[in-house]
Amino acid sequence: MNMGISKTSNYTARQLELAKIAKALSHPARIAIVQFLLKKKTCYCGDIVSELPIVQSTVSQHLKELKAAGLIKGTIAGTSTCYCIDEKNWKSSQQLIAALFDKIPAVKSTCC
Amino acid sequence: MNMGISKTSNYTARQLELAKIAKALSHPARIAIVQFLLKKKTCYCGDIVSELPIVQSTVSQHLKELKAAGLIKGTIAGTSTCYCIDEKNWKSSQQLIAALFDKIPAVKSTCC
DNA sequence: CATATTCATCGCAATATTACGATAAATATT
DNA sequence: AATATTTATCGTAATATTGCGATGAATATG
Repeated sequence: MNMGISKTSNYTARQLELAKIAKALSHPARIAIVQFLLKKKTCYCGDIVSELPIVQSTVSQHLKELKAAGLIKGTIAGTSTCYCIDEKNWKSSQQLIAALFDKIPAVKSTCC
Repeated sequence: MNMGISKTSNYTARQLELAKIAKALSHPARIAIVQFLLKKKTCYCGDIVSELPIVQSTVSQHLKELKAAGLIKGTIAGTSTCYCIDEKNWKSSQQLIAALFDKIPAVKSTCC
């Protein structure tokens, strides 16, 4: 049907950005990857592969998505690629998300 | 192929929970919905429908997903349903996410 | 130069997501 | 009781995601 109509313009830039970040983190493998990168500071794709229960090509795909969302960076180093958290974007993402979650109402809801 | 193997057990409960929250927020419509609920405190499905560029059945589906993830609650009130943020789960989600984002390394990465 | 290593990409299959319209279910209104 | 209102669910179509193996591309090593 017409499911594919991405009504992108109907949402604010902030909403789209938040959804993009959330989507990047919406798979446990990608959560595991960023946690690993946060712990290790930098590492190669192979290090992640040996850490996760999925094969190399799938890990590479997940890395691509995290990179597309801006959460991580990758630089080629010889035959391998060194990945790390994109600290600048990580911080701005942190703030965007924090701003959303901070808006919890002081007043209790009347119905639920 | 064998794509559907959900290797759930290979990830920690925390990783799975984080991914679940992120997934619930991975669509701009659902971001818009929670923002609306945060602002309005409580409201009916119809209020959300008239706020968003999508039809009622789709909004209902998004609400179902947010509810399944535990981020919102809904109570039936006559013919309509009153939705609101699940404050308890909202706060615990906030903490889980904050804990992830707080782990930004003090040391700069050497490669990227 | 030949081979090895490492990662990205392609091709494909299975499943999930998203959207809509139609309809059901439940309560409210006349 | 009949009709209206409101939301949930069903059915279906289009597209996206996830996974794997195979292969390509690039640099490193022998």
